[in-house]
Amino acid sequence: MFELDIRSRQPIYEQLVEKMKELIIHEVWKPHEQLPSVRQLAKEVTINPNTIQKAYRELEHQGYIYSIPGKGSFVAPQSPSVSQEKATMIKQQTLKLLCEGLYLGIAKEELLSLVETAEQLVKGAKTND
Amino acid sequence: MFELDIRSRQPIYEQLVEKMKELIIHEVWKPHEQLPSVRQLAKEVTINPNTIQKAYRELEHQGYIYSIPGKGSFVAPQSPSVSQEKATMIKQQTLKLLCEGLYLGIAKEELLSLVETAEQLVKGAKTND
DNA sequence: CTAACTGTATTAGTAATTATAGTACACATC
DNA sequence: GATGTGTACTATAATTACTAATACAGTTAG
Repeated sequence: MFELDIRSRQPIYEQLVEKMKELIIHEVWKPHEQLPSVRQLAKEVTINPNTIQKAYRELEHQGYIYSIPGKGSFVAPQSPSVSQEKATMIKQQTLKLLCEGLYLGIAKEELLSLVETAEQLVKGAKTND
Repeated sequence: MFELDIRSRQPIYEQLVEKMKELIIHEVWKPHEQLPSVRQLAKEVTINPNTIQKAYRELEHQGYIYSIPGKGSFVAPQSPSVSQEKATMIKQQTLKLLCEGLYLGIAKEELLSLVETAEQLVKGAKTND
């Protein structure tokens, strides 16, 4: 299910967080969909359940999933309150990257078109219901 | 010259890299301008010279400065060859962030305006010659 | 050449992180 | 009650990251 690089300097749990976030953002995993259990996923990728749980804990902390003891972990719907904080962070980081890109000589138009691409990627997923 | 947070979980050298990159990107430091020496800067911020050098090494690796043993370290001019690789990386990262932003509910128009803001920040610096 | 400055390399020690293992607890479902 | 779920806790080994101290080599000015 996931391709993990054990010998990467990037921790396994971080790789998991990134890949799962993408699946959620692009709505491959829909809101309220149940994720594999920590033990089941640990078996599949043959790593320790604690590592999975660390990834889930991080995803829950970032607001991308929610967990119910005894039941399982599920994709979180978008809650505007949490999103606003994150949105501010995202905008700050994006602005920084955009400045760097412009400095490196990327055309303004190219950066504008990135927004269009992103929109299609995200919206495209949503229309595939 | 720099405000560093010693007790931050973000390493000192990373803080240095970020702040210096911003100075270069916004052209507070111009191409071929000499940077403070590792020892001099180490004295100013009262940290180990090696930490400064690690930051400089990273900046050089990223193509933002160049160093000449015995002479000093200087702001690198933009070399299209190196920039192209970095541009690709920047675009990938930006696209990722944009998708995340859209998913969180940030309006497309708001993201587009970020590009304008970035342009003014970078161009604004350049016109201040 | 000497002295004082530059960047650089090596080594070492400490601290932080990471992944694993084992155990235990509480809740849900059948 | 048995099983599967998330969660918590401790412990430990291994690795990595970070900083520091020292030494080396090139440049420049006197």
